[in-house]
Amino acid sequence: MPAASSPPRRPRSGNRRDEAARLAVLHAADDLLVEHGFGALTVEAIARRAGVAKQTIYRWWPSKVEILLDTLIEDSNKRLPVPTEQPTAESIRGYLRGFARFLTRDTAGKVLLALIAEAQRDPGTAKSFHQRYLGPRREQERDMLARAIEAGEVSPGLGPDATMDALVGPIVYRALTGSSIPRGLVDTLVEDLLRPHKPRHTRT
Amino acid sequence: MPAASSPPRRPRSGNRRDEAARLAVLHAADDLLVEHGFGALTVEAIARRAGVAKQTIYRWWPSKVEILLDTLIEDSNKRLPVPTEQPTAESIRGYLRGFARFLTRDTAGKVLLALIAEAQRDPGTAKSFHQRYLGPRREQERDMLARAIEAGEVSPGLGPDATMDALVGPIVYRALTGSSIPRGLVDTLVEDLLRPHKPRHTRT
Amino acid sequence: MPAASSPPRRPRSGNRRDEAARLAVLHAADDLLVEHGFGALTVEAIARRAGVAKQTIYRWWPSKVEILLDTLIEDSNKRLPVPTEQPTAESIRGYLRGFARFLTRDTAGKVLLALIAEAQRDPGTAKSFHQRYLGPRREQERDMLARAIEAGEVSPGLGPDATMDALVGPIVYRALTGSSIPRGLVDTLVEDLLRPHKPRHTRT
Amino acid sequence: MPAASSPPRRPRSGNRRDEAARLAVLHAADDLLVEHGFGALTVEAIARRAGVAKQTIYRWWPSKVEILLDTLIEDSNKRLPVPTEQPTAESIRGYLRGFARFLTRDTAGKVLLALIAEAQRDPGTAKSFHQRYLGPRREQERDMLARAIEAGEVSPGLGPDATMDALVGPIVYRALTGSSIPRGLVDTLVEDLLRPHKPRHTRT
DNA sequence: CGGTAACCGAGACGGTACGTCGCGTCTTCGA
DNA sequence: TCGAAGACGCGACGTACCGTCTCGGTTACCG
Repeated sequence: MPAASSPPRRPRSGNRRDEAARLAVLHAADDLLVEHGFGALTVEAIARRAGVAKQTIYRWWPSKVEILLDTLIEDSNKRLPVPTEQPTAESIRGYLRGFARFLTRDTAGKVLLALIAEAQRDPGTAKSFHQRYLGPRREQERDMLARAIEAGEVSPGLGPDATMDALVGPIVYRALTGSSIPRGLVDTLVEDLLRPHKPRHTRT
Repeated sequence: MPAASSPPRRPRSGNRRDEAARLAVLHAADDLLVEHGFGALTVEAIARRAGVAKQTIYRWWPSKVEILLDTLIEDSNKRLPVPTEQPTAESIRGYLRGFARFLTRDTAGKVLLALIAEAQRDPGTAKSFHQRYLGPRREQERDMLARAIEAGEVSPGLGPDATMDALVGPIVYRALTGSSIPRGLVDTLVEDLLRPHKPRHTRT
Repeated sequence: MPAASSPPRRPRSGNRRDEAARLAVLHAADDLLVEHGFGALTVEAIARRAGVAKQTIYRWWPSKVEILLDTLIEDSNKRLPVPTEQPTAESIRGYLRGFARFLTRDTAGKVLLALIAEAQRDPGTAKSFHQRYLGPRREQERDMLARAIEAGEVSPGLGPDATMDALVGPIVYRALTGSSIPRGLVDTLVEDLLRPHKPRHTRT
Repeated sequence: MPAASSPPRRPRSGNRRDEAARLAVLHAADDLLVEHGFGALTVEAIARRAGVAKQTIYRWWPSKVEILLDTLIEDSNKRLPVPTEQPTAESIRGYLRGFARFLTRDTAGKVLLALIAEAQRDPGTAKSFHQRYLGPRREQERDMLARAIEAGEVSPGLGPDATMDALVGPIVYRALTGSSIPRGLVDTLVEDLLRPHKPRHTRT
């Protein structure tokens, strides 16, 4: 009786894109980044870990950066949504605290930091990162801020982009330099930058 | 006087370290970073450009990161000294404006950004970067801030480190994301974060 | 039919070992050895000459010695077969003359000399050289000798291995020391060592 | 009074060649060859082992081959002199047995094998090896043989060079291929090649 | 008897080759 | 038509020795 035991391989996809392979790649990339750092994140390692051929990766993603962008976009929409209800000073503070937590605790936060870093090395990465992540998200943040101002909840002394950068910058910077982000930092930023009591010089 | 000019080979070093080679390496690294980005910054390219053997680089620097750190430390001490005279709110603003200019205009600024990025990929880089650059510089900045507070020049709502990060973070963040740094941003940061008029909750 | 001729790149191998690359490496190694000597036979030079990546060489051969062994085995089976028909004193003399010609005229002879030499430098080479070349060939030679003795064609005063070494040794030694190999040498060796007319002391 | 102990360094030579250094180099080369094989015999290793600067080696020897030649010439004159008394068949057999022992047991034998090998890689080595070692020694051997013939002690069927090669070749060949050299081999070679009883065809 | 010439140890230097790793492209084969 | 597998050309990695070159210090000879 021949047909003893064939290796228990998962059913291959055939004609259509293999969703299991796609997820395996995304998770493998994520895991490797967290476990061994960006330096060890090679396409070959991802393929090995995901049990997938290198070509399968190159077929669907132009570079490993795009893999990370996929996971980052998915995760940060899911776990760090920009408040869309009528925003208050309080909800903005909440968003920033969430952002701080995201950067320091969530694995997706590492991905964001890695992409900021990678954007410094390669112009292509920078462009893609802006178009697919930073730009859209900033759009939403700008909207949040604009509506809060309109409602009289906050009155920043700077234009919307500069204000967001002034709020987000310190948080990102501490994450990049490996420092923790104390609660008081976020509170004070919000307090000082969103509720000033005297007129300002310029707007940017 | 028989033979006028012998072949103009530069005198080799002999037993001692060759200062000309050291400088050639530092400049080559700098130039390549600015011209082609960190991605193209290979040890072999540096050696080629500097007209130096690869081994000469490895003899003196454990990695290309240390080369960049050498140039960064030298350049930023020279071109962006932390104010040591009795500091005023004004001199702090000047320092931050200088920092913004350094990051966006000076080639050494690119080096700083590249090192921040590289520190995300490799823990060893991160450690060295902190010990040799971030730590010492922060020390000086803390001192500057402390003396300004003591003199009643400024009264930040946060502890010294958090305050510095709140000031520096936005500038770095905009540089990392490729934005320009408007004058008003620095002014407003100084105004809002260093001269608050009411008591704060926490200090960090 | 729009575009006539696309760039004439040779079709790459895909999944299977590239036979063209294998041959290119073997020939390149052979050519370089003959043209510039073993000293100039570096893996990089072979790769360059063969138009092949270094890694392709290391993928299939553990060292350049194994490349040479491959060519040597192939060539000496082809151009210097050990007589397998019922051997006579005459055919043995013919084999030895062929061997002398092989060593001095054939490029593969240079390979053999180079491998004998290299075996002195590195024990690994020595082992491989014995197992893959010297051993099997000696096996055949022993067989040839045994059957000639059995047939009463020759009656050497030594055991088979020692006899073969006594015949082959002078030829190899002259090749190693760069002397020519006169016809009379081979004849006399055969005459004196294979047809002695009185009893001998020992056998080895 | 403190003046503890200055390092007990051996007195340096000053103006004249340092005999101690010369010997240290020769012995270091010999030892390294025997211990780790020719492959590990680098000039740097010799210098290290001999406690000598590299330049001191290059000042006195054009290459490491010449170092080995120095030791080989000295040792083989001392431990394997060519018989100069009126030679007999017996004394020639003794010389060949001594040669076999020299090749397999004496460290200088390894040096000889290494030089034969190295001569295959580099023409310069070959030339030097012939001029300084093989040539002179063969001269003496030829002389030994000629006088033995003249005295009617032996009557080889070949010319002097070919005869010597026929005697020495098998011994060298077995040493090169890592075989032992049985007593019977030497005896039979002498018997068959030096005392033939019928006329020969050619002389070389 | 002081100057100088040749030595020696040490070790930096410009090179070449080593054997390894990952890149992104390619081809084969099976589902 | 896709996916697993994996060979391929390429180029950088960090290391080992090569042979050349000062350097600073030590005699021994010579003027």
